[in-house]
Amino acid sequence: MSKKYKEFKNPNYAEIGEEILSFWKANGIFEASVNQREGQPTFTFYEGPPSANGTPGIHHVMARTVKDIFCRYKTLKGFQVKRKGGWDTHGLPVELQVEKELGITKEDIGKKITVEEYNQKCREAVMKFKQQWDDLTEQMGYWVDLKDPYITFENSYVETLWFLLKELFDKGLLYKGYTVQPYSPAAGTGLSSHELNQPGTYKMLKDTSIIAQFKVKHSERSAFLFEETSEPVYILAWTTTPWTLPSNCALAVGEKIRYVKVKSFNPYTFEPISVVLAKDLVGKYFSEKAAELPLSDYKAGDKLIPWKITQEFSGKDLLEIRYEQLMPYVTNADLENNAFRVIPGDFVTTEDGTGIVHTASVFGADDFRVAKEAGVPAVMVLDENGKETPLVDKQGRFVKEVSDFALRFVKEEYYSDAERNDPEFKPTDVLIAIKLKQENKAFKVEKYEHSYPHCWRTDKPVLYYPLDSWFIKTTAMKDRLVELNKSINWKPESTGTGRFGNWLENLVDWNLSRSRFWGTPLPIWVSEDGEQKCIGSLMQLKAEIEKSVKAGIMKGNEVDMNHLDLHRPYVDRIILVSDSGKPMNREPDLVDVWFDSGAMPYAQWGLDQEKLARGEKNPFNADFNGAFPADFIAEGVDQTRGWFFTLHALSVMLHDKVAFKNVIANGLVLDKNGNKMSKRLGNAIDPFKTIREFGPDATRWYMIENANPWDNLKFNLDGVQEVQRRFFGTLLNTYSFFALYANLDGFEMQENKTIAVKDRPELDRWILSKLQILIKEVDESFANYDATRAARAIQDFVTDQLSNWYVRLSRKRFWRGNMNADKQAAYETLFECLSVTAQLMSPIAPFFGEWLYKNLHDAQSGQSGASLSVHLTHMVSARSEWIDESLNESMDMAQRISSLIHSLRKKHMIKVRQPLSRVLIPVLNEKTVASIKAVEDIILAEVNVKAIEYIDDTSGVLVKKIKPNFKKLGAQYGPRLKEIGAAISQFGQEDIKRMEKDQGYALTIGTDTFALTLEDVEIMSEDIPGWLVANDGPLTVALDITITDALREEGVARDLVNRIQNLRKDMGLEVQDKIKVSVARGESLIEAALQSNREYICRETQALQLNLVDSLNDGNTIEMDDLQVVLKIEL
RNA sequence: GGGCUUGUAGCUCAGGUGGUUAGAGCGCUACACUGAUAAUGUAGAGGUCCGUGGUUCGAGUCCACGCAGGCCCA
Repeated sequence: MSKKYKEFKNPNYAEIGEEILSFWKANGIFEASVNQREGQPTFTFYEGPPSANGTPGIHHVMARTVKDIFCRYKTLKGFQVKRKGGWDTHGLPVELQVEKELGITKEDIGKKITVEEYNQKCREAVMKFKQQWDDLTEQMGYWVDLKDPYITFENSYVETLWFLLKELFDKGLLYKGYTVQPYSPAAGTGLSSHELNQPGTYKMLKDTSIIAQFKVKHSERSAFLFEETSEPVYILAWTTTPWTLPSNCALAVGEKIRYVKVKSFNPYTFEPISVVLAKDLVGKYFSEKAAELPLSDYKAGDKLIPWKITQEFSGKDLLEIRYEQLMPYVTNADLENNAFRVIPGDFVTTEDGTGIVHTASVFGADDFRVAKEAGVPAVMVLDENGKETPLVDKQGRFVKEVSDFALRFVKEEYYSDAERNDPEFKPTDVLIAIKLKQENKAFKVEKYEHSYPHCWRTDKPVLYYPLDSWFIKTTAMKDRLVELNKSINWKPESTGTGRFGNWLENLVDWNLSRSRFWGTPLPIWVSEDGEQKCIGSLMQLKAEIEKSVKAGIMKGNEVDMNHLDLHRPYVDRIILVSDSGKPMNREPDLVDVWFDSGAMPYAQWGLDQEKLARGEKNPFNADFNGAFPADFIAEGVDQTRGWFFTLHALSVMLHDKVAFKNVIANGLVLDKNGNKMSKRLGNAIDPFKTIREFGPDATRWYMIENANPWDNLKFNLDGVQEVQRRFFGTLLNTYSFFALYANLDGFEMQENKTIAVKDRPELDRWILSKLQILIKEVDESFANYDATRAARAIQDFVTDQLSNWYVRLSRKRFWRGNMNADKQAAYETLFECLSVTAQLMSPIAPFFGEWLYKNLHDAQSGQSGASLSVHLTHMVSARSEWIDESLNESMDMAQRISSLIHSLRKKHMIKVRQPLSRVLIPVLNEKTVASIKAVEDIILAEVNVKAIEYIDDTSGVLVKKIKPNFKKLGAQYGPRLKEIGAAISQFGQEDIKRMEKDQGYALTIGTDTFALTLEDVEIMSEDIPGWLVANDGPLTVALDITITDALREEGVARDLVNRIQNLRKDMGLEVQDKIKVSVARGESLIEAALQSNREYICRETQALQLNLVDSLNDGNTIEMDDLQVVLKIEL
């Protein structure tokens, strides 16, 4: 005896989730899904480590669903898919959180709290929400190994990072340079962008602004500016930081901006000049009133200075023009050769200034970038150690080489209030302005008020200043990075070619330095005169410490050699000895946290000390082999320049390989209105609540089905609900239907004793054919990392084909009579469909898929060969021999014809229960007839009609329609198509007939004749005169709505059946209960209907007796349209 | 300002290589069905396919320029 299929009255999806979860746990299904594939080909997945110092949000469910789907799919396909989890633990967010908790600022570190204590706090804080993350992982069904995760702060992880850094160092890919960063001379420290974004740092400041005149040198390039010009030509550039003018090294112009040369006079020296500036800005500096004044009338000191535009050109024409250094305090051969020229600047606008930007590469971030791109050297001097330094020192004063202003602070705010209040005091900017005016180098000087960043510590203005930084020379490997990226399969493709590809093309070196406390320390020690040592392992560090102790530099008790923590402050206490015997201190910076995560393919395994000692090339623990590179990774698109880049960069630089072969960059999860979710705005969706309410499957399914993962998702709980109702509800109903009747009939699926598919009815063969097509499509979609297409295909199959067509039309087969071949075929077919659906959906909806699979297979006795879990199965492959294209076409036709007939019934207000005698279907070829005949029974049953009659051409009653085949005609006749199309549309029935008879038509338009063939047009039947017809493309259907007495009686009988069934249901009878029906005499039509359809009524209602009686006292009165009847049902 | 991306019905989305009546689901309205019933069927209303130009016999689809939203960067 078979076991029962579980039946459910009100299933709760969240409970299904919990039930399956405990099943997985109890049986170790996840572990088994990995272990059972031991020895099979591996599929490598890298988990991008989340940071557990914040709570997980709904977007994490999205990202992790994507990851989970493909790991589960590949497992189904027979691969072994290990998924090592990980935690990202270093970085600024952790520091900020700790500072907030302790109520301290960075300033306090080392004062109120030691670095040691601070870092200890960070270590604790970073795992603060680990439990929530673990809960989410479990509840959403994300399978990842959290028992043995990699943790980026662990010594073995950091040690591996050091090893990799040393590799880069040894390859010459790690170097010290500088970047231009916000710097506070008053505080003597650089400021992070985070610090700069603190409220209140930007304040209005009144600065002296100068438009300086840069004198153009004569050359071939500049010759055009001197045609018909004898006076000197100057380029005008504006600055609000005059103190940077001695450091000017280039002028930047917009290549597309229009510029003009204006002939006029200097307002301070009154000398005749010609100046170059953006055309749009001429009005700003030259008075409209003076435009008409003749230049020759000008006298020194005139208020109105005449001017005249003498030339116009684009920025491109100005490029490479050289000019005389404006304030030549410092120069050298390199500068003379490569600086003081016009370069392109993408940031140049004509909003203010002159449309030409003064560039001092060491004092501006944009300046630094464009100067570097154009190969312009910086204006620097050598300090006492022979090191290059800028013209402003770290205190914010000019160096002695800037003789006129030596040791003057560049910003007046750096002077004390007392000094500034001295009536004789003049800010440096003003002194510079005076000097330039005198030298005929200033065109305009004025006060300018603008927003300027201030140091939050000292409240003094910041400078943009070159600060030491360590870099990875990614530019050296740019070509390989670009080249190897082309072999990565990006989803979506555009992120790979566009966002990522373009970024690689415009790569700059990777700035590795971070001035922080909690992170991976830079393992580089430097002596005062620049000797460097990079440490690549704990082993090496210990050896170096011993050396240092021996040399008497370290005492040996500074650090605990047995438990050497590689974080600050411990590593800072280590002072090594250089080859020449000098003490070396560690470079104080930490490395960018992105290095941590980008190195996870190696660092997650840690170093194998023996391999390391032997000097092996990849001395990582053994698991590294076979787990590099990754087959698949997935993260948010915001990781493009983050994790995706660091993974790629390190892999290419260290191994000349890609780090991952396939990648999905998913989009953002927004709220339902398309706004970013944020806790502050209160529009964030709680993932736990969502899962509790709708279950994990509906949540996952919705996210995948609704839009491609790489598009932004407008997350709407109504949508989740819809998915739950429409898809899961329908699937559940279908299963419930199956379980109900299978249990009644004691059906058991016996895989080896099934009815051959070829012997099953059309409907079964059709749905199985559809199922095979579904398998193919789903498999292909998953293989192409397109889960959305897979989900939509499964959903369409379940709701449209399986439920709304197959089950609906098959219902009678299940509920009538005893077990027979047809019934068994129906059960077997539906079982197969449900079972396969369970498997196909399981990567996306792992709980429900499991639940469905188990419900189906748990009822099988013993030897079924079914797995304990759907996640341990191998994915079915499509059986092409079950695919029947012509049957698919037939059924498609059946669905369309049925729909047309329903529509006609509706128009004539004839309900489906009323049988009709026939439909007419015009057919123009035999193939269509055969196609419809194959599914004739299905159509007739569905629409309650007795017969289909096929009207072919020979009847002569068909009215036809002709349509030009635009595609074919367009290709052939091009411009004449319009006329030809119009002419064809004018064809009458005679023309169509003639064309069919002659297999063509000679169409004459004007004097031209076109030989049309039958392929140039589409001919279809449109109407049968005298009938009411409905059309759907080439299909036409006419319905005979004559209702004979017999049909009327049958209709009444059906109504009666329906009412009796309702009564049965109201009485709470079971499906299989037999009844006795008594009907009171009354309407003659009902009596007649009863007599002529007695057998039918009994069969349908499970009635053993059906009696007409004279009167019923305790019967039920029933209305059927305009008829009334009294009847009674007894057991 | 730059790179990428999105824009089709009230909402969420489909619409290979251009082909003349632009589709689906939800929602809305009406009707039907009632042993899958917190289902289901049929019909209806609802579109300047973001705009403007261009290529073409023909553009939702291709090109250019804009507009609006999003992400990343500066």
